[in-house]
Amino acid sequence: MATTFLDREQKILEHLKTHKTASVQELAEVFGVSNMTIHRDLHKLANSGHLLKKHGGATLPNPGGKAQEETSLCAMCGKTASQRTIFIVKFDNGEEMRACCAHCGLMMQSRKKKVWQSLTVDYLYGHMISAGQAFYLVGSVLNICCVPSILAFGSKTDAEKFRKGFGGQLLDMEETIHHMHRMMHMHSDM
Amino acid sequence: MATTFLDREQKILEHLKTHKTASVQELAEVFGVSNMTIHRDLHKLANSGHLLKKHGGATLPNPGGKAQEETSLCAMCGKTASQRTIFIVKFDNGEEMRACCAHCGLMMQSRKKKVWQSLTVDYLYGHMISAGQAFYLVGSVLNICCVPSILAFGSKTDAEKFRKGFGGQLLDMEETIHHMHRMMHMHSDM
DNA sequence: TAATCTCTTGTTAAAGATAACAAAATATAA
DNA sequence: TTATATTTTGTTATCTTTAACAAGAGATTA
Repeated sequence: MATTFLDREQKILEHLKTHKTASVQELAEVFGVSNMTIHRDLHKLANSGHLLKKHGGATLPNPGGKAQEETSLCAMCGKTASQRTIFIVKFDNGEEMRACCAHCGLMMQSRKKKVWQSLTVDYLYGHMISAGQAFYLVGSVLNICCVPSILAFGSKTDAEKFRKGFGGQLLDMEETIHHMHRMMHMHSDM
Repeated sequence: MATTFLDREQKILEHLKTHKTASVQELAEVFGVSNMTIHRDLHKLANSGHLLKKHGGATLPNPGGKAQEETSLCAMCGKTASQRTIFIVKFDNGEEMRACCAHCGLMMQSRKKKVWQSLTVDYLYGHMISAGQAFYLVGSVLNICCVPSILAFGSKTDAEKFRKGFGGQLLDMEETIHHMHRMMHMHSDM
């Protein structure tokens, strides 16, 4: 019963698309699980913005255009995650966490085990890039978010050019994580 | 007892501004009313968007301020102006025009006479900077919007660092406008 | 003035939500 | 394989929310 959760999660959303609303009781009966399990599902789905939890059940978000809160908070340090540097980690079980920048994002990722995919933003172009294939400029003099500064680039060539001016080391993801762990052992703060 | 309600409503919001969060129980004790009355108050206030109802209490909505993405179109070339490179020109008569980047923005500005102020975005930090005091990197290899590429920086030092990697000429606003006019006379396209 | 109406508030009972703990299922390591 | 973690689910007790009804305070009207 390893993947029941993802299935049920998907099916709850599908159920909502057709029924527009669903009660906890109803969903529990449909899926043959306890109310508590449905509660937990809805809590996760509501947290990731896929639905709105109401008393007794859930609905789809933004039917009429309520002010969508697009700003997310860093799960590591708590400050608002800028769209310029956001780092998104998606886990095997469908959960998702967001960090303010690669600094917090890579820390977050290195603690958890079952990462499915992680994304971040190319600092030059603003595109989303796969975090595993990105190049990280660590310790440059451009401190835009957390310190030590870690900037992400999709192209190694561009990153090299950036480095010429702002210094720092150009590392891939694994090296960056190792580098951060070394730093943590030298000092004892985050 | 006609206006008791409005008073309490106001005071609940004030209470939230200082305390950031408040439980139903707590508010009921503070105002000397039943929990049910507080529930009804919060329901109204939540409905009108003044606060967010949580299980057991309430919080203020959008503490950080919603990052509303106001998409505007470039008055010069017509494409959508990214928040990363937007160039805003404000005229004496209170009118305002927006351009996709410094390339279009400076062109726009040099045609019009009665410019009061113009703003653009520091490419590195995303801050708004006064366009007249900014430094422009013209003709670098980083083509992010229009060509020739013109990137804006608030700090000359940072701009120099950027130039080390990506090339181009570093000019102030007037020089940049002159440079563009020379280019226009050599070729005949925009 | 009394009679009535409307609005706010309180009480109660039932349903829902949450936290804490225990059990079952699964994954990981030895 | 067995043994040990980790994850998922269920159970229980407690707190919260809601709806329905009743009581009280002003306001309105005859």
